[in-house]
Amino acid sequence: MNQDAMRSTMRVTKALSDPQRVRILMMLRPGELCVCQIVEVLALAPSTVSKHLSILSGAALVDSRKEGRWAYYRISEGADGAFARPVLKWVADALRGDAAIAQDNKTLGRAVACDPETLTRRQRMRGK
Amino acid sequence: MNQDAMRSTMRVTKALSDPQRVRILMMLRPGELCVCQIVEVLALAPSTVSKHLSILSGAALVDSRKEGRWAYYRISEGADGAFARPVLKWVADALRGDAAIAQDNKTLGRAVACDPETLTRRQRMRGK
DNA sequence: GTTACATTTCGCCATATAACGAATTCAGGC
DNA sequence: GCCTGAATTCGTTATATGGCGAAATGTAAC
Repeated sequence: MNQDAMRSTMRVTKALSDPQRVRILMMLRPGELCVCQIVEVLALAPSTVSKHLSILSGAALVDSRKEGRWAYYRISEGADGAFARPVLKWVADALRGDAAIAQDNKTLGRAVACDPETLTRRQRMRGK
Repeated sequence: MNQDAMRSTMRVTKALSDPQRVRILMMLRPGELCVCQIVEVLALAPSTVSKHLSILSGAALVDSRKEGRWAYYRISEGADGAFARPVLKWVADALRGDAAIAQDNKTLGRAVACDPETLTRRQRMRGK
């Protein structure tokens, strides 16, 4: 008998039960993103975005790597992501053509047009 | 642009983000159940179970019919249930072999062995 | 109509969760 | 070593959610 099937399943469904986290996952579908780019699109405090990412990570929905001061997140690949992949695909299908997601993609397009260096500089300018 | 794709998607993921509601869905897979039978397995107050069922219903995950004093719930079929069916299948697969779900099935077996009439009588006895 | 009773709705309480800002961590440039 | 700065962790606050019991609803039996 599998003792923690329920636990790992609920970690995934709880992770998917927040719209901001779903927006993050949809943003990551084309490829990895720097935290500052996600912050730019969601327009939330970095600490809040970081928390969301740690929840997604705890559900094995995303994976991350550090490069200097920057942290990059991506959809979990291979065996790690295998468990949740079907439900992630379902979410993506369900949100195809969604207006809010389309808007996020546009905002994201502008955010990735420059490197993290200049993006974070602009964010600092605005904040102060 | 689909205006409420996000809304209906989130209704489903939020509905699936509670373990009691997931247990209910797993119980309903073989066929419809009376509310009192679900109450018996979950061991929660009827009002609580009713609330969970209304959330599942709002997400179009379940459908219901009334027969006399009794209400029967079942997994949504046909077009109603089509939207969420893939994710429901994912949950069922993920929980295959789960110990808690297996226990629920055993309890459910005893609960459906008698008709709702005698089951609710027993519940009244215990409660008072 | 009146009673009995399965279910639902309502009001309330305890806990969980999402948000923020402040403090901390850690890598790179001086 | 000492800043600078991206990200995370921590502490706090507001709201959302799950639970219960009491009251309301609606149906069957009398």
